[in-house]
Amino acid sequence: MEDASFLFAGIKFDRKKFARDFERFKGKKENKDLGLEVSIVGNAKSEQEEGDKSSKKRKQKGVTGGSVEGFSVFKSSNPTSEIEQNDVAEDKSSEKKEIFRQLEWDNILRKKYGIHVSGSHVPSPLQSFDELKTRYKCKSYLLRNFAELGYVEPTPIQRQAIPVLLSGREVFACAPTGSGKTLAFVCPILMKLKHGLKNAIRAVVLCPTRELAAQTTRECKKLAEGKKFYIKLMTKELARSADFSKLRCDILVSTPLRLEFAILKRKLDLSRVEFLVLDESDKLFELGFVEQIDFVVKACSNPSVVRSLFSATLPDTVEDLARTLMHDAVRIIVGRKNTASQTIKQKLVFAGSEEGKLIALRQIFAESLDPPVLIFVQSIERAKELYKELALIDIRVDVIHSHLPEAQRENAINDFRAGKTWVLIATDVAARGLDFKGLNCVINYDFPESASTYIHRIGRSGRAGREGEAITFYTEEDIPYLRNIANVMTQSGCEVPSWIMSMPKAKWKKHNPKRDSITAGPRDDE
DNA sequence: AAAAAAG
Repeated sequence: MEDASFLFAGIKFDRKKFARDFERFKGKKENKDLGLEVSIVGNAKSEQEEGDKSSKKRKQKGVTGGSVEGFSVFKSSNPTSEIEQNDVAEDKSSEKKEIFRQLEWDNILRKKYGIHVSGSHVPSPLQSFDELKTRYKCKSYLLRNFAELGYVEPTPIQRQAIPVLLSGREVFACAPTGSGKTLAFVCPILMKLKHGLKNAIRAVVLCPTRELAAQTTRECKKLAEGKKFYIKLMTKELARSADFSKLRCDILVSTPLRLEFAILKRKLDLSRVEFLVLDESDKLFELGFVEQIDFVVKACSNPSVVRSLFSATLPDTVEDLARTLMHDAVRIIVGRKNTASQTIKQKLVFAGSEEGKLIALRQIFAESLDPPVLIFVQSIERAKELYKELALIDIRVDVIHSHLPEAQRENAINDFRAGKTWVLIATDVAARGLDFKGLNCVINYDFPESASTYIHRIGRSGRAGREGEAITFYTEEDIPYLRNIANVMTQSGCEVPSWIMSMPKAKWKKHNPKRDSITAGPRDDE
């Protein structure tokens, strides 16, 4: 058990903030302290129970060996990681009391930040970054880097995920777009890897697109500034021609296929990997990716590897899958599952037809162009088409999709970030993870295929607590699918016309219609 | 039934 002084210091320190939380504990009229005590005890208990239940469930599944196709490896079990906290049951009643108080305090913090956890013995959330030093002996360079990069207070996902990963537990986490998930998994990696100690790759981060992998690498390097960590992005050249037996690399960031290629053809050895992160994990579990992921997971054969899944959307299917695969994992949900960032103003615009979309777009540009603006379309063809169309106007516009050469993709992103491009047209290649500072507006020119696509697309704006705006065009054929998006909107506090909400619930289906050409006039048929 | 990921 760590110093109890932190515990009490914390409680004293936050008395004022308490008052706000206190209001949330409804129906407590009497003596404040007493009321607080009672309600929290109840809370702590229920959370414990939930943890026990889910661990039982896990065990049962493990026994029956619920096989999931394509996931042979995940089933190989980890040795149980030692529990750092809450489990030092020495028979002194005063220590028991302290532990109990700690549990209460943990739950107060979680409630305050909208953190929901399940799993047994979940480590306490952080109160501040400084606590990394007092509680986990974090080196000062890291805290210095945090400060220099402007990270003052940990975000909810960082508060909970960092201690859990530091304690060696596996994690699957769901937290809103732009809420600092990258730092949440990079920080514990940097803290746990003793730099230069071993000549082997000891952390692998997988991302669904190259641009995201590049961004994550950059972020990682910034956070490691001043320490001799070898952080590498799996580039085309590296995958093709590196001598991996000699390459110095502590942390490797890659897209799945390139990594698979390097393992197969270049004898890349991942047997000493200690941390494996699947960023945008629900995307990585999609058909086509999942086989590659399975291959990489197998290659990380160290039995004590700590796997973690991060995303802003966590469909039940993926969650079920994850539950069967991960061992003694802690599930962390920030806010409500599968919701959009609260800071984005979301609007729906009826555009009627393809022609109507173009008119609506021109109107937005003429009336209130507030660059930079990111525009999503459904397909590569349509991206090209819309690019041609907008290139005619006097606006700095560019386009990105996967059929462009890598360098051109990179440039498109860089120019957009640098403000050289005002309007970027994109396929869903740019829908996930990318952090465009100061992006004001996302326009869904084509209706998103699913609620999760919608959440990720609009999540390119409104990051790190800033405001954002999202406009979604829809046509007649999109109407049956409107409700999926409208639900997301209402859940994040945006107003939706009541006729949409009273529409019948559409059955879950991906919406990917054949659309008329962007420049098509009104339809002749019908 | 599109996009992404090796070339």
